[in-house]
Amino acid sequence: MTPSTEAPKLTKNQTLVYRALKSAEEPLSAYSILDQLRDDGFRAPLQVYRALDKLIEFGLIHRLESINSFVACRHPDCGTHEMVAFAICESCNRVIEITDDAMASNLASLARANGFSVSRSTIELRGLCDTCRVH
Amino acid sequence: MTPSTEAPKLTKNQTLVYRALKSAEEPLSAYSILDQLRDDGFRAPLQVYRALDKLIEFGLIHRLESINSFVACRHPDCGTHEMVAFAICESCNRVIEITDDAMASNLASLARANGFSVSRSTIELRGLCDTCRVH
DNA sequence: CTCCAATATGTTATGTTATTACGTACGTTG
DNA sequence: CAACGTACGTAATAACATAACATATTGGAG
Repeated sequence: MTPSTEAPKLTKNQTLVYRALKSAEEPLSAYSILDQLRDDGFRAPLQVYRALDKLIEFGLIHRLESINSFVACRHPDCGTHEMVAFAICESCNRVIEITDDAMASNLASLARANGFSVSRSTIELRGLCDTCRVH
Repeated sequence: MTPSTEAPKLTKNQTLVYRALKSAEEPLSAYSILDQLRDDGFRAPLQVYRALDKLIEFGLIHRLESINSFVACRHPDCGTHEMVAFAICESCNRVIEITDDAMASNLASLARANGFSVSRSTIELRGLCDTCRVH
């Protein structure tokens, strides 16, 4: 669960999936990754999902639950933060990663005050990035 | 998008779906609602999804994106808040709705500072409710 | 180096969630 | 009643995800 601090050596499939995500401008679904990797020998969804699981475990990518898609982490130290929020632009689909430790502890406190102990949080914001808002 | 302030009159299907959600202790998936309503004449997913869409529009239920499920709103005035966070217990699956306007504006400001204008937010916390934590 | 165990991979099938497309019924309003 | 909007019924299919099982590869322990 906790991302490893070591730089793990990626396997072939993991490398291919990671590369696809890193070079994408937008989050990709598992099946669109699969389509991209047909020429590299990928045939079945499981090949993608297994690689995705490992990459998440390594902290190299994130899953965006609200859109069933995945992004490469652009925020190399995010493993050191408790909370990551994702701002997903509804126009260009680009994702901004936001971390703020104070916000994280506020949210955890708020939950505590409501009788809940947080172990993991999903925060996904929809709206417009400044670039798209101007246009 | 914005929940209506009027109390809308629900249709037959909407009533059945809403009743199922209100009487459930846990969030329900669309397909488990479908199964529950077979005896009431439901035959196809679309009957459920259409009712769910309307109920969400009316502000009577919420969708939990991280678990592809739906809950009746237990927090009647949540339409007046900008942000609702859901705390989902990983043991009993019950959901606590949390609203906090200060937190909402902090989160919006944080996003603004990161070049993003929020229109809608998904905040779903996983962990344990106090009841389950004690046991 | 060899054997073992752990991990990674390949493949088929299936399960789960959600939407498209098309047609019918029904209530409201002019 | 005619025209319109909304709801409903049904079949098909798309999109997302996992189970189950077999084979291959890798990396120590002895």
